[in-house]
Amino acid sequence: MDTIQAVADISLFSGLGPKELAAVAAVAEVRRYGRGQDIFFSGDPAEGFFSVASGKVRIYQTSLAGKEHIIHVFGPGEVFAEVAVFAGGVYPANAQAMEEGDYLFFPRERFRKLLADDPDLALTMLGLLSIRLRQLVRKLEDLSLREVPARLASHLLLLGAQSKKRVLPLDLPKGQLAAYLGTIPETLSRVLRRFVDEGLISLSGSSVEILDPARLEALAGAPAAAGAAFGEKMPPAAGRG
Amino acid sequence: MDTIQAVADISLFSGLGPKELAAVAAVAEVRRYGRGQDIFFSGDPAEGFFSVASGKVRIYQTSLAGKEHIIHVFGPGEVFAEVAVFAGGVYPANAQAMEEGDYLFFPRERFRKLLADDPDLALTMLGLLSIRLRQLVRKLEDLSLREVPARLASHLLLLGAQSKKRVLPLDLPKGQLAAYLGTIPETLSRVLRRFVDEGLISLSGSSVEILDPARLEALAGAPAAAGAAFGEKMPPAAGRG
DNA sequence: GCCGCGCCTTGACTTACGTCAAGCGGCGTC
DNA sequence: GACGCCGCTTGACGTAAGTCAAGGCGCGGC
Repeated sequence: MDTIQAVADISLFSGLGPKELAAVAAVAEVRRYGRGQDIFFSGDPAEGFFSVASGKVRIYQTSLAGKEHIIHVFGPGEVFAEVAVFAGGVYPANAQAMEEGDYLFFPRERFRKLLADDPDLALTMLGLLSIRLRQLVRKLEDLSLREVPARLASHLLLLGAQSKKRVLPLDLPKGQLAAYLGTIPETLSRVLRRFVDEGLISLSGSSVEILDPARLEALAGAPAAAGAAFGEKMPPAAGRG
Repeated sequence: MDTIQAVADISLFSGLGPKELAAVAAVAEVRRYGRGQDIFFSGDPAEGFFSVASGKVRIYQTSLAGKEHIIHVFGPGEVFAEVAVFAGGVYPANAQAMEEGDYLFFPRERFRKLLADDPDLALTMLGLLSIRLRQLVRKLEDLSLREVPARLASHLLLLGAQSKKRVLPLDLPKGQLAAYLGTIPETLSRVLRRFVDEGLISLSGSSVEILDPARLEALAGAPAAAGAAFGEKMPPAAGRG
């Protein structure tokens, strides 16, 4: 596990020179988490943020009744919980490793010192937080104003837009996808079934094929969702210049 | 309308010296909006951000069917749409003046230049965006995992916590409050009625009195919501040091 | 002081979606 | 290759909350 390389692979830090990368790597701690292992819980003191070197992590909330809602899924090269650096307090959600892998932890105070010395980095972080805000606003709109079929349609179209292939592997197991879309497995299953019956998609295991993009878009009722569950990257230009 | 004074009254800029304040004021444009007047629409190019000098603004989204969801309400001293500065693109929601008043507009490019010269200001903005993110995460949790009575209970408790008085004037007309809680006036009305019938609150016009905080808290099912519809301020320390 | 208009309330009804409970099926284990 | 497990599907049902449609009430205008 080469920490410097791991830090260099983080898109947030893609604008940094070798010296700055080394400084960032110097404050990072490598942590290994197994599949299903908890990284932090809602209510834990927010002592720093993380990045994914390898593996996959989900950020989620639970109701008292035990229902889960996945806010975000992050993969290699992405950072999460970066709000901890600036807001302190406690984490407002849980983080759990979905796959075994290496994760980096950046303690907030030490990272803050780096920021103070690198105004460019601060601007890049502003860009990152801005993107996150946009995504959340979008998710809010989805949850409060659109129904499950519309959300699912958007999500499928987004998967389609991200891939060249006709057959799209779902980025998450269906149960998790349900939680990401703000619903439950039973409902997702039924809606997917309906889409198949109506000839919008075909479904085989955990892969979908979009058969009728036009009708799917009509159903989505919106230009197509921003921010996949997994894999969206920082545009290198954001927050710079 | 003294622009410098208006800028000095913005809590985001409370850490600035006279010289910096003057520089910020120099890029600001004063705009007057009447009650109900639109400031921008979702989809408009995000060319800058705003502050409220006097008046009140709501940030909201609409469904195709015309249903509205209020994300935020801002009053004097607060800024909104600041994401525009760092993310560009288009506004993801609508802004509308709820009261006649003076609003300042800060064009993104000009403001960015100021930021480049003032690393402290960049850190303060990081703090502000972080607070916004926390609020949105909270709202997401509310919408996806909690029911209307729980959300309302949280909101009432929050109002109570913010005021010394026993009788709390609602911060928004009931119809708007419904949209803020992610529901509709009919449902809000019924739930309020139920609270009154069960002796949790008493209601007179647009003022509530909390009669049974303990049961209300149990109903809220959570430690009590962060971020009122209106009036939360930047902690001066956030993002500094 | 009366009228008219918005805002709010109330009631009857509909519906999307969650709950509960079986059963199926693919997959890894031994 | 059979077993057991977990994730998914399916059906029957319950319910929170939205829709539709009348009123009522407070408030400002004249």
